[in-house]
Amino acid sequence: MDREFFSQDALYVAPKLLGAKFSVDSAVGLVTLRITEVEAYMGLGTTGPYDPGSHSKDRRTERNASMFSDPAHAYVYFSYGMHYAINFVCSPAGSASGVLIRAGEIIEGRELAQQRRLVRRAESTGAIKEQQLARGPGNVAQALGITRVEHDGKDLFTPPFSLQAPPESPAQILNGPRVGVAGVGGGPQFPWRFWLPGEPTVSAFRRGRNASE
DNA sequence: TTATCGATTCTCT
DNA sequence: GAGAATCGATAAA
Repeated sequence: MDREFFSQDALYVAPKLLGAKFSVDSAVGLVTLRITEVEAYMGLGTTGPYDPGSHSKDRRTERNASMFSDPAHAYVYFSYGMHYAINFVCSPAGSASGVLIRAGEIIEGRELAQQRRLVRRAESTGAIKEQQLARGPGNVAQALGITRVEHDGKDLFTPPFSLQAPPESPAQILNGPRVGVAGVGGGPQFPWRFWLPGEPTVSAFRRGRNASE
């Protein structure tokens, strides 16, 4: 798994990221995530069909600029007024596609991830279950300490990031409609969510608002 | 166990 | 000014 790998489109890259290890270092310590759930988003200049769910479906804007930059970089965006989410940028520079990291298992730096999660839960008592530390895109970013200012546009193979290929290819990969995507982009025409079966860290299936179409 | 709904701020039209 | 690639609490079954 190297820079070259990410010059493919997100649809090709996404399932191959399952089981990969992604680390983020910081002043307070290192957290490593084993990826168990991802989603592919295609965009301008890629080989895929028009993707109505993608931030880069129509044009380059200030927000999605890093999706159009070199592959193997991070695209961090802010969502719903309270969450960050991180994508791995795919496709050659000038074209845009990305893989949203939806969930994973924290295999290093559990305590730090735990602390970061608890900060936001003002009145929560007790620890967060291990399998829930990085379940959902917002929580992944939270556990890894990802922010737009610090990490958007950064190279995935250069500190504070590091990325390792899966030790072995997974026995089975499942796929289905994307979660939380409005309109047809969240429907069965775009079964671009990929996950590892039997992983407790993968979020239970939740229908998108208009996923029934 | 599964579904519904409120919170909260950024980006683009 | 609308709506969003969401989360977590609470309600219902």
